[in-house]
Amino acid sequence: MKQAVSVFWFRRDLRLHDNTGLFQALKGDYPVLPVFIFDKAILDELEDPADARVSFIHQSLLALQQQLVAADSTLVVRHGAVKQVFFDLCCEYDIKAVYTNNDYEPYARKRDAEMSDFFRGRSIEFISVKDQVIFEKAEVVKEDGLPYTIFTPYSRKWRATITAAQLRSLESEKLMGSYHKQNALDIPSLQQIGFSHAAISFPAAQWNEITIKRYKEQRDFPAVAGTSRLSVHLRFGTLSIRALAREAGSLNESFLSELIWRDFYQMILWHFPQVVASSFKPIYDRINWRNNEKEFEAWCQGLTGYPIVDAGMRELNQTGFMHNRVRMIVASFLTKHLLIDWRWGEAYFAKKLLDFDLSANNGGWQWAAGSGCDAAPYFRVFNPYIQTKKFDPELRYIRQWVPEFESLNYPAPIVKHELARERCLQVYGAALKDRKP
DNA sequence: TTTTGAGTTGTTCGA
DNA sequence: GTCGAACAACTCAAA
Repeated sequence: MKQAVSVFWFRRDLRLHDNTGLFQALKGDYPVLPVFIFDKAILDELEDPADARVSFIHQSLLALQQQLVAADSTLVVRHGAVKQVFFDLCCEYDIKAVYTNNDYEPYARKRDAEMSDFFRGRSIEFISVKDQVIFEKAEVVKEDGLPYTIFTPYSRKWRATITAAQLRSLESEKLMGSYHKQNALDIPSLQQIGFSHAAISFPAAQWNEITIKRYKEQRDFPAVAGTSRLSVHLRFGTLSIRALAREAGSLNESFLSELIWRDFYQMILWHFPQVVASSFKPIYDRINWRNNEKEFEAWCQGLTGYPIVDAGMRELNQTGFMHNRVRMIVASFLTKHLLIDWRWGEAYFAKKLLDFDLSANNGGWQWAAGSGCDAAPYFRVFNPYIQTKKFDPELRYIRQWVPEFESLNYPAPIVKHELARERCLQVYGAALKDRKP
């Protein structure tokens, strides 16, 4: 006879501690069977067999498995199409309910809507709850109930709304006995799902208190370890956003602001999913991008002849990470100096960034291109030399990633700054003049 | 309804 | 060398 269970479906919340959906499942009426699915629909889109994100997930699953074995349970890991996997699970278990945490990306919303129908057809309860953000959807909105599109008033309202109770930690450890008892199952190897190990080391899911306290002063210097390096853990949920906001956010206002930006862009993506393909401000889709493929390739490879730009791109290519200040510089350079469509840059970051998150990546690129909500004005063209002088004055970051920058082997600038700036202002100006009333 | 103040991260120019 | 204004208007949010 099949055993009655509740499934907890892990997605981008790969932890047992302070996991809202898991906590609710454990408090429910049936033993909880933890499940993770390597979704073929997502994996098939990845080009690199050594994609570091898959390695990161795999490593996190092994850690989860260990913790679950300590609770006399296991982690069921499958590889396939989501609906097929649940179809199979229904043959193996008497599934009474499926719990999961909300995912706000367009693909996930569509998938979950389809799965909701599938579960309803089988009289399986489907419970999806908020976990990966602090405030979602319509929780922080204007007086008239409409979503904010400007960060500053949004953040004011966010801060006015937050209470300690909302950040309280859910102690799922106390519910260890509520897991479905089962002998440990094997997790498929990376090779079995068509991938190989990435030669990248991952940052720890722990922050340095001193770094957070000095965040405001040190965050802009790429040669300094002045940022938290926690983005990948927020991306895959190996760290609780509530715990981070409660403990680290209280140490530094500007660090908390960054977490509010995260909620902000997730909220924007929820309300305005068209930003995935289009400019938030439609008139910016009139820009006559040059889209020179050779120049794009030089930018990707870190061969533009601008050391700070090339350093950033090489850091990205070699580590799957780029310092935030440098992300802005390379994005400004691609869109404004080279006049290449922000979507090209966004797609490249999506391929390379270990911490890639659709909402933040799209928001950041549209900000840099000037097309986004609350974006930089288009005449704000970063000068790579001034940025270097301000934020890498001893050239330590540049030397680390572009050691040959002073040698004859280093390429000449792909375009002269002054010329590129003039060209940018002219092209943007042409696109934006004669605005419709 | 109307009005007012403001808007992540910058650069350049001229006094 | 330093400082303030201009860059370009527009739209948002709130009073």
